[in-house]
Amino acid sequence: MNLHNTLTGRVEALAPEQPPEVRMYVCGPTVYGRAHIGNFRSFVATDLLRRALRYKGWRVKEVMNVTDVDDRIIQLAAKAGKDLRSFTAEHIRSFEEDRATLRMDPPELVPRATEHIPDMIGLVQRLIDRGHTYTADGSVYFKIATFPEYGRLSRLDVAGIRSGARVDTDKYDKEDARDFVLWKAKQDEPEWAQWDAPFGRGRPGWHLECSAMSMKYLGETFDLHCGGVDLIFPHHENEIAQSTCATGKAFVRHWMHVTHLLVDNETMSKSKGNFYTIPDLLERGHRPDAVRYLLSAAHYRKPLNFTWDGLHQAATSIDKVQGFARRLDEVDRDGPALAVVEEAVRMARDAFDRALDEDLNTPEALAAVHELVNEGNRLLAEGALTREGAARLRRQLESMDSVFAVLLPGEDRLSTEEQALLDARQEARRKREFQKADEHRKKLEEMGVILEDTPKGTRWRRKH
RNA sequence: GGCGGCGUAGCCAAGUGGUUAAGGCGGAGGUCUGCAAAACCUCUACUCUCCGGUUCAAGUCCGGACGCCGCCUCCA
Repeated sequence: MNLHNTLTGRVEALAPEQPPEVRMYVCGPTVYGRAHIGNFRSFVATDLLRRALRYKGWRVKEVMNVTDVDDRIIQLAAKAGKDLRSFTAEHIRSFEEDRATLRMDPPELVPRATEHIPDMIGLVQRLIDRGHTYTADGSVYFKIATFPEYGRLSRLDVAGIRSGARVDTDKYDKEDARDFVLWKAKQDEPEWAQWDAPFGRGRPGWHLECSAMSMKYLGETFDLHCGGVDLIFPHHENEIAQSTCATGKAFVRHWMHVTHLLVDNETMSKSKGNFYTIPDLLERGHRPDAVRYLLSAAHYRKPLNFTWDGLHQAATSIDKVQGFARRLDEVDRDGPALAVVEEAVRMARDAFDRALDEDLNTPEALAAVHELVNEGNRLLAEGALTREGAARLRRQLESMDSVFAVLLPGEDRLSTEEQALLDARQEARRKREFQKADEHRKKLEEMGVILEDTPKGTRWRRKH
């Protein structure tokens, strides 16, 4: 599989060091509040990637960290009168809930920063021993001057950082504006946000956890590191610096970064009122699979603009695919599968595979899904499908769905009331009392149930 | 100011040197249907923000303009 590598700026083969295993690390959530759909664009993109890798036959070992200690968390927890653990617990739970709602596979490991303080201390110690640090006001800083490669990932002119638009804070006494803190000396913060270390009581700097936990679980050099574009600088740049300097080895072979989501063509922010969480969308009656589809329907390195219209379009697109899957199950003709079925499957699968192989081109892969659906619908309309042929198409769709996770209809049932209405309508139709039948159908529609009459009976689906 | 990205039909969105510019949504007409819905068929960008250039050939490469977005110390 070819994937864009931020390190080189090119699309290149993702070549795991120990095939067939791909060891990937994803910068996970900072658990101080509910994640928003912008966050989930990144997470869905990395989920699509891990699913695509598995589809290709790789074994994936994914580590996604949970940042459960940082300035905002400490502040908000203290304000809420809670300690770190109980404050973050609820946000971790809501993140897991949203992750499941969006049908993301859980990573193999989800380590928390606060459970890896000793690992982080160890890492700082190694950096101290190797002479990459200095201490000021009790805090330990990474000295960027000791790492000539600094700035390679972000292609930032290191000198430019000094004269940049907002290098404000010298809260701490840094020798160089680019230096970053590894270990923050204790301030007037709650006891539960402090740990003892050989170099003094305090807490880890933000970048440290990702280096410590990724190397602990994936090895000092691993295959793939993913996150939102905003993390390129300084977060990932700093991770590279501290990891490389601590081990003397290359840190990560391949870096993948997901472009930010826009909402109504603007950056999301609470003040603009375009800041949405998954529960926000569900409350407005939107389906989770439509949200996932929308987030999958643009290439991960292109800007994606989230709009209500886009969400509706996504829902309609999904209905077409899911409706096809449902109708496949109704085929009951005997006989062998047609050669055209095999041909349609082969064409769609080839296009699908090519698309995923080329930098995770999910929009093009979805186009291949729709080609399969179109051809299948054509055969369905001609009555040309046998049970065997339908099963073949269904299997292909299932295979594609192992990546997208929205192509097949979910289990659903009518309520007793809905079922009663449906039965009453059927009875009315049998008696050719069409006006009455139409009333029942209208009522059901108002309840969100759409009916489709076919020669073989009436089927129903939920409106979104 | 520095660095990076984007600009393709009414909307969403692929395509990055060479057959008729994918796919989805929407729209128009038709088939089917008690009526619908779904599905199917036909149509819906002589053209890729604009202006130059390179080339036998450019949406695709180069230069410039305009517009939008992101990053430049803790935001996915």
